Amino acid sequence: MKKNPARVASIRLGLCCSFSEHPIKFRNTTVKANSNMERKAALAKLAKLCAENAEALQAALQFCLDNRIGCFRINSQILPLKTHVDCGYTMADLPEGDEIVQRFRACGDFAKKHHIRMSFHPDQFVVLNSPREEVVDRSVAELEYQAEVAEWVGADVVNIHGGGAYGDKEGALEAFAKNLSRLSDRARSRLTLENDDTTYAPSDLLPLCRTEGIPLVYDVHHHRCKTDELSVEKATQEAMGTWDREPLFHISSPIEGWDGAAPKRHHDFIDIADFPDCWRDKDLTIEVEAKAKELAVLRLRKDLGG
DNA sequence: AGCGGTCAAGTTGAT
DNA sequence: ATCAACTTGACCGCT
Repeated sequence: MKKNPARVASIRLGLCCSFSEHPIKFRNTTVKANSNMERKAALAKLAKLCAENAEALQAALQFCLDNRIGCFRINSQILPLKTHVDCGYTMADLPEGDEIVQRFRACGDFAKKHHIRMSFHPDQFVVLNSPREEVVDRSVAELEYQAEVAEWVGADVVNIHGGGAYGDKEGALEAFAKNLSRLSDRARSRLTLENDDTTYAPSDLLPLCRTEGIPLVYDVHHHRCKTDELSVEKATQEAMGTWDREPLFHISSPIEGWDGAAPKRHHDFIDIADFPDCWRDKDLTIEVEAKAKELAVLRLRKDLGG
């Protein structure tokens, strides 16, 4: 079998959202600035930002290809303010919106050709189990937006956390399961769940993942912050069992070491000692959550022997 | 043209 | 009761 050049052994490393030194930048704007403009001018500006972000994504994928990085996480503001209640828009609202979509589809073609995986990670405001209806509404809208772009570019993962506990974890997870029915197939089929560092450990999520057929994105750093009865090895095995495709996990290292003041916070680089030995011989995508971004990915690959 | 304060959204836990 | 943490750095409005 021909070996995929974007891999070291069986591990595919992933870069998250942005660059430390390499001069690729994604654009964004603010509600305040957008609200101060006439709607037409606001949409023209947003279209420009979206188009530039499509170009930046193409450049990011080229960087990944050139540097044998097998996965890229797309930031949530790739289409700035897309779901905002006042500033939001559809692609049809944007001047030359169709061409912007075509640029993203071209990114997808490139990624497919070169076997580069892509993912999304909607941020903390997406809470599918909130008792507040309007929060769930906005969360669904955000998931649908990111899933739409995911479809254009061929990304197979839109990853979120369990959400709040609200003093009743089991009830909160039931609410999560119930609200899954509000998602389109496009969003539902890409949805994954990740253990977090305060509320939901892997063992909290695994039953839901199995029942609902949601892959578990196992974050070993979060697991070390929010432990359960599972070992890293066991959690790895159980998480792998929830995937019907190549599993995707997260790695990071604590900013000042595990005995430091803030072990939850991320270091610039990955300490190879934090990389589980049991991951080394498996077919996995590992997203590298480290502040030094592409430098951290490249150093980790070197440290792994690539 | 350069500077500094500001930035959509939710929840938790530290102070 | 407030605030940092969640990728922080880019952006904008003011001078």
